[in-house]
Amino acid sequence: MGTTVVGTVEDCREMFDVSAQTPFSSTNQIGNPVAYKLVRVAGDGRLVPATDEEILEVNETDTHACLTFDYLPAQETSQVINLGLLRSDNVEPSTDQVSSQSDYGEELLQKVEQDDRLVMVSTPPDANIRCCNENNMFDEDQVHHDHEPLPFSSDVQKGCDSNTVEPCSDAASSPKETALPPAAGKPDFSLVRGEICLNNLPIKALQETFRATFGRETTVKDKTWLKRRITMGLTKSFDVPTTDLTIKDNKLVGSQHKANDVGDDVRATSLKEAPSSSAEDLSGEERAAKRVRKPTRRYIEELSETDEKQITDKSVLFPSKHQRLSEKSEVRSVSVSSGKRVTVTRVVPLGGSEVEVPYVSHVRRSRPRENVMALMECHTSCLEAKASAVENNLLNSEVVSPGSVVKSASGPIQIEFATSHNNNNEEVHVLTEVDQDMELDHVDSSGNSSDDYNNTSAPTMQGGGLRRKHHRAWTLSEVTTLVEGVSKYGAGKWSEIKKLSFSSYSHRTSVDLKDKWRNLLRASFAQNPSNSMGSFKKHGSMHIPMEILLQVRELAEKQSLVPPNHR
DNA sequence: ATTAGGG
DNA sequence: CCCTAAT
Repeated sequence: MGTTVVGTVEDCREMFDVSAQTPFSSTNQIGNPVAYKLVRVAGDGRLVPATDEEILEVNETDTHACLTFDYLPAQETSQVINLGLLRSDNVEPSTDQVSSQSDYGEELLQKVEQDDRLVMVSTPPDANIRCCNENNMFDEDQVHHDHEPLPFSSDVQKGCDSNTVEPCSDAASSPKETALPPAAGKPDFSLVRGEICLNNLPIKALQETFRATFGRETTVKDKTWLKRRITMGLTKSFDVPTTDLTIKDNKLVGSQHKANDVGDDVRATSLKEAPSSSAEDLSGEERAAKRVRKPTRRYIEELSETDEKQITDKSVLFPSKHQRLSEKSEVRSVSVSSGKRVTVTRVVPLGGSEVEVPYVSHVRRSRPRENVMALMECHTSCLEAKASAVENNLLNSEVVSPGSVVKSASGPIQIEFATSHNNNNEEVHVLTEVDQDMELDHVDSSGNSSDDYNNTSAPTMQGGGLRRKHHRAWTLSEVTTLVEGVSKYGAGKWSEIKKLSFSSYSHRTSVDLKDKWRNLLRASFAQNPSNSMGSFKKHGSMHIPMEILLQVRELAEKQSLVPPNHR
């Protein structure tokens, strides 16, 4: 079933080359951890995120990295290709690289639809991926800068300078439009130079500036935050006032605060304030800030799922690789410091919400979601994260003490392929911020042909119980499908129904089906649903058409009366 | 691995 | 929706 490949690579480029031809045969020697992103290339040439089966595993050993591809060819075939290869430098985990890679992957994913076959996409050797190494640290675009606009530490820069990763595979080329914003392309650093007064700029302009400053796009719409980030980036200071943001020559002007040296804990705090920010944004910079932060971080459930942790012992590797990794946990990047002190940092797709867990092994409940696209899920998680700014704040303050059991490891997060329909804020980056409701409606209306991925995150996790990781409203099409399924296979045959009728709905487990059916049943037998309910029931959930309810009732009666006695 | 139920 | 017990 699954093909597992374990290999080590010598160099990024080499890796690419190798993967291009013999993806799985790579058994080179390398001391660098590499992260692969699995995708499959659909028949139409588009890329689809790897499914659970198509798992990517990054394994590390003391001296070298082992890549483990564990995927199941599923129904079709396949070759798996790596979308992005991340290599981390000795010292610092290059977040930059990571994020860009991620972005790239995301984009590709965005354009994808359904699966066809797995293919391993290799990145052209000369792709802009900088495989860390002293010399080519800067790109032409960036070279002319006297000063580093980036808050990154120099070694980080050296270590990995990632920019745009252009897909070379045909698959990559196919996408109708480059949903990818020109972000990665060539940032207009001109903006960075000279004096900048951020105070009265519109959000859009701020985002532009952000891009110019950090070389990548941001989805954050919060003015204050943007200003702050930009300022921090330009001044290399983390102690930035929220007002008076005028920057000249990378110095903060007119503010009471002087640009302090890279603070320590301050940064963490400020960064976390990102509004509905995407972890993504944080990720880059946060990591850039390079620092061994304390276990302080916002813990998002998604994260917990995608467990990542910091290990300070070379001998310590990835304990339970298979499980977690197989799940949604996408290892976007793994970095290992070569020297004595080995720090493994996993960058979670969450976009930068890089979380370091002292040591909490999340016992992931094994809930097999046979769905597709683990990547997408990540994406979604991002969305969710954004969706709840408040939540984030809360989370920020929350500290997970080692040993404490985080009871959140559960639901996988799903994502919806959102075709960015908005040039404004919506981007196709890792942290695409999308109006979920809109998105949903959109998708739903389009029909059930494609998955309706609704995902709504409204966990109220202050009360103490962070429940309900995600709640996706059932769409009408799903309901009808369910009813159909029940009529065909009978209530209780959920796995069957799941398999046969819900193949297109990647989420919705058999349990979900069962639950939904139960609810439908209740609804169908409730008297006069429309009347009594309407008055005080939150109109949150859709009103199920009477017709369907009647159908449900019929089926229920029919089935209850005729147990499979004779057969 | 699936189901049924409770929460 | 999540979790668990029982199959």
